[in-house]
Order: sequence, then C-alpha cells, then structure tokens
Amino acid sequence: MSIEVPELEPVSRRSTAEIVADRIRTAIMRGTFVPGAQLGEVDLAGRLGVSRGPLREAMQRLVAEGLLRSERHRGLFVRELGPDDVRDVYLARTAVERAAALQVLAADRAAAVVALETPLGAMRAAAAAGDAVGLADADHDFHAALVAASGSPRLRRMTDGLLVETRMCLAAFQQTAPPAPDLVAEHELLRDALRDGRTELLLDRLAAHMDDAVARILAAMPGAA
Amino acid sequence: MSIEVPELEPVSRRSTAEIVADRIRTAIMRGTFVPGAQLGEVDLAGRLGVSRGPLREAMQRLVAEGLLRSERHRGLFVRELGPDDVRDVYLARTAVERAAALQVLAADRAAAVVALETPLGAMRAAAAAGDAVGLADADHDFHAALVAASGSPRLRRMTDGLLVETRMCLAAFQQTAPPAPDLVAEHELLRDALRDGRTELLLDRLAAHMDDAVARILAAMPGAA
DNA sequence: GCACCTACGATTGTCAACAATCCGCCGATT
DNA sequence: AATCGGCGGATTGTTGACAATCGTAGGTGC
Repeated sequence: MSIEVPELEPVSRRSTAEIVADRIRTAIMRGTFVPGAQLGEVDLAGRLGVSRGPLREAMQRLVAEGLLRSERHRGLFVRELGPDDVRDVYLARTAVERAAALQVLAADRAAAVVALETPLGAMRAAAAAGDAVGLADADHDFHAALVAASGSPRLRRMTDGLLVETRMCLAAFQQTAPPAPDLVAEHELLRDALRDGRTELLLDRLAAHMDDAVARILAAMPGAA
Repeated sequence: MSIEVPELEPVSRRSTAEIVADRIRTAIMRGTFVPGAQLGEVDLAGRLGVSRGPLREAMQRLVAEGLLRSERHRGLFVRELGPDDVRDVYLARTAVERAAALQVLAADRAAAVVALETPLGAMRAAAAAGDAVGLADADHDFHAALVAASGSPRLRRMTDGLLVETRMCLAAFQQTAPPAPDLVAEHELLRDALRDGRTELLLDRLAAHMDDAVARILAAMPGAA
C-alpha cells in the first residue's frame, strides 16, 4: 500500500499562530521581555511581520499557558513570578517528572539513558566554557528528554510549559548562576540511578534536585520570604 | 484601607474568547460534539453570536489544551481519544492528584475534608436518583476540589484540563455507567484516609481509584487492547 | 494648594471582506 | 477500465478598518 518510507510525514508546516507563539515564548524564556513588561499588539505584529489576527491567537495560547497575563482593555503583560510561583513550579515539576521517571523505569530505561547523554554532554561543555545560557539550555533539554522518554504526551506537554516558567525564574537574575560542576554532578547522579534501576534512589535524588533548585533561586531572589 | 467586603473581586468579566472557550469546552465535555466531528467556524460563530475573530482565539486556546485538533485549511476537529489516551490521561491525573494529596496532608487537611463534603453529597444524591450525568459532575467536582485544596495554581490548571479529557472519555459511552454505589464508596474511602492523615493509605487508594477507572473505561471501549 | 472633572491619546476588542488553500467530482486520456 | 488533470464549491487564513474602553494630562473650582 504505502511506499515504505520512514519518517516522511511532517510535510504540514504549523499554523502561523503556533509559530508566533513559539517565537514569543522563546523570547520570554530568554529574558528578552522582562517580567511585567507590556506587549503592544501593533508593535509586535509589525515586528513579526504578521497582522494582529494571528498574533492575538498566539497570545491567547500563551495566556492559557500562564506565561502572559491579560487585562481587559489594558494590555498583555509578561507574567511576574514571585517566590510562591517558584515553589509552585517546582512542586508541579517534581510531580510530573517523578511520574515520568517511574514510567521510564517500567519501560525501556536503557534508551532513556542514551537519550540523556546528549544534553549531559552539552551541559559538561557549557560548564567547562562558563556558558551560563548554554548550561541552562542543556539543563532544560535534560529534563525535557527525561519526560519525553516516558512516552506520555500529557506529561510532556505539562513539562514543556513548566520548563518555560523555570527559565523565566532563572532569566530574572541570569548572572546569579549556580556552581556549574555541582549542577552537572547532580544530573549525572540522576542518570546513574536511572541506569541502575534504583527506583527509590532516583526519586529521592530527583526530589533533592528540585529542592536544591528552589533554594538556589529563592536565595538569589530579591523579596523572597 | 479596604471596605472589608469578602469576595468582591470579580468585577472584571472575562474576555469573550475565554467565555467562548468555556462554552465549547463544556459542550465537548457534555458530548454535544462527538469526537472526530468537524467544527465549522462560521456556523459556530453564528450560533454563539460572536464573530470569527474571538472564536478563533478561543479555538487556539482549546487546541493548546489538547481538546481540538487543527489541520491547516482543513478545519478543526474534536480530538478522538483512543485506549492509549485513556491510559495517559489517568497516568497524568494520578501524578497530579498524588502531589496535590501530599500537599493537602502537609497543610490544612481539615479544611479539605470539609470542601470535599459538598461534591460527596451531590454524588450520593445523584447515585440515589440514578442521574448518570450528575454523578459524573460530582465526581469531577470531587477531584477538582481535592486539587484546589492543595493551593497550587499549576496543579489546579493541569487537573482542569485533564478532567475535561476524562469527561470526553466518559461521554463517548455515557450509557455504560459504572455501578454508582461503588463509585461513591471509593470516594468516601479517599476522604476517610485524608481525614485520618493516613498518607500511604490515601496514596494507595488514589492509585487504585485511577486504575479502576481506566479498567472500567477500557472494558467499555470498542477497540481497546 | 488640593481635589474633582473633562477631553485627549492610545490601546484593545470586534467585525466584515479579500485571498489562499484544499476536497470531491467529472471528463479526457492511455 | 483505471488513472490523471482540471474545475467548482466550500472552508480556512489573513488583512485592514471601525467601535468601545481605559489611563493620563490639563484645566477649573473651591
């Protein structure tokens, strides 16, 4: 019936709204738009080369994701994340990544370990080069790969959103980077526990990893409780 | 400073796109739009009394939530959920509600128990009256209340989306209702474990509750593995 | 000098029309 | 007889303009 060509599906390019949403999402992630900043529709539309229609559709999507805050007849503002939000993001991440880790352990954990090597390598390289942004990217990719390996579309989607919020937290004070070697070591410990099938150890290390991150961020935060 | 009026905030009514999204979401939830059905923009816009602009914004939001599937220049279709989706929805729900339950146990569990009484009462009434839709509504409210009691906005938002997908699964074969008394009893057991602070028992019962639901749904599903 | 009111500017929310794209059907061709 | 190319209808994607709303600056009265 078919011509037996593997991976020839993705001919359909995504909708304009989705592309615009991705563009703005990464811009927020990278800190191009600081928290609290107002995003004018006409300005953005002109800068992106699209009309206000598709742009508004993209905005609605980002509002649904919790990245933007919409006030009627006021405008769209980049969501500001306080200490409570930091704790909540990591609470949700812990829940999701814990479930993903359990799924990976129950399924093909060898493939997951392989998939984690790429971000781990990038993380080591960024740490050696002192590249803070690259380190954050690799950290992002590591956790995304972990959840992707679970094979759960919903856990994956949740993680995608949560990781963006994580980056927003980090971007707020990008210069306050955590000690890079420690960060690399923490992730390697996660991989080791996963590789060896040490369920309880992996879950404990994952929880500790999240707690560390929260503590680091809150310590660097201006008005943290 | 303020005039001490409790609950006077929601003066600002939500945006049109949000209202439209809610309307369509409940329609999908109730089974008004069967899975796989195409939603014509002009038709829907005319029926809701709005233009295509706000409607498209609402659609984008629903697509982001995973309720609709968009094909370029083809149209919007209600997402069809297969056996894998059922398992995935409940996998994610288990992860999220587990985390919420732990939060509730660590905080004010007495208030949560009180909050659960309302949906429990509605559930008993619906079970006695043989009202399948009311039973599903109460079930929905029970889990929403549980996660809301955790005080985590992100867990709450995730659960909102997942519960809608749960209703989509149930709506596909609404006549195949589970034995009502058993369902009520399961939820009362959850409340009891929460009230008594029996952490492990609560988590076990929660996991069992989810597994039961998956088994029930898959058993009633046409092409389930 | 201070508070209130009013007009202005800017922004968002909404709408109707135009253009691009795709599906199904039909006839011509091999 | 089966397949390819073209045509008609319908739907989505996009655009620009119109209307409603809000914040703010300026002026006026007390």
